Amino acid sequence: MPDTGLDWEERLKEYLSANDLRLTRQRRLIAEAFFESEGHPNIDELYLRVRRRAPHIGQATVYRTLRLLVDSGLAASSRFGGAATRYEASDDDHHHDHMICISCGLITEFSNDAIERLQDEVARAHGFEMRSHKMELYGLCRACVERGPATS
Amino acid sequence: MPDTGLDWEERLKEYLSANDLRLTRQRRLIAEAFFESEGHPNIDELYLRVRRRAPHIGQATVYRTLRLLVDSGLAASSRFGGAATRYEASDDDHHHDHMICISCGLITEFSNDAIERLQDEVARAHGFEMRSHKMELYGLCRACVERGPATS
DNA sequence: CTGCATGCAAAAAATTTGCATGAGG
DNA sequence: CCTCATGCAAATTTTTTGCATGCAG
Repeated sequence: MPDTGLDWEERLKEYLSANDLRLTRQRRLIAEAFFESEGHPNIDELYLRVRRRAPHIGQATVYRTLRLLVDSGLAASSRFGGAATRYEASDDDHHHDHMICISCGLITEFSNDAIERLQDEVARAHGFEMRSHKMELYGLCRACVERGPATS
Repeated sequence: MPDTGLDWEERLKEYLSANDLRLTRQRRLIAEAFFESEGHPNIDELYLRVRRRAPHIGQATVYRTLRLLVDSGLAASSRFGGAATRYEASDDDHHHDHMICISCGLITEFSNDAIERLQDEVARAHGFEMRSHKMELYGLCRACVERGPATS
């Protein structure tokens, strides 16, 4: 795996040309901001980040571009709790799920092949053709547990 | 199990009095409509249903009451895909998850103890104190698979 | 050049909140 | 009676859309 994690640009170009779409300055900037981001940014965070470099960009363009990234398979979206949609780069070969701390908001990723297999099995048993899935564990992260039943 | 599934009223009363809240006509009506409902109603559906019996009721009251039901543990909420929040009666002794058909919207429930156990295990391994979890499989239900790759 | 993309603002959709009035306990 | 609850409408929040103009190919 010689990859440094920077081939999203290639993949994006492929998707765009395959669909008669254009690689614009703002699409590149937004994608850049997205793939540079740690964690699970939401539209607001990406918008602010992109704006620093391109003050003229519109929020709608960020929404439109993130939808495009999701459609192309380069990004995945999730909504944790009731908050705004968050995005992350999708890793085709290794799906992962999330643990969300209900106290501090920390989002931790994990993956478990045994669970994945069981999910496939359950789906198959129902004649269901699974395309994707999503699993979220809510609770207290280690730090918040140790900090004890904090006064809210 | 002699229960006919009608003790929600008791449980609701308990929760209310324990929290200095009142059992109003509209709270009873909304809870009734909710527990009568099949499947996974959203606010709009509940609002329309309650309105038939109490034309004067406000949508905000439905929102407020459903939040109350969730807080009391009598109901659980989920957001499937990007749609409006849906609610269901919570079954304390048997958690279940959902399969959502991306073609026809059918929501099927399932539960799998092995998965639940693995979830606990994963959480524990991360020092995470799990309080609740949520798992959704997206894909095509049996009927939609059989119907074949419909022309959208 | 030609059509897709952008920016801006307005529109939608979902949910929450403020406030005067109503009604449980 | 006294407070909490309700109805209504306005406010919020998140996301989408319409349209004139811009720019990639």
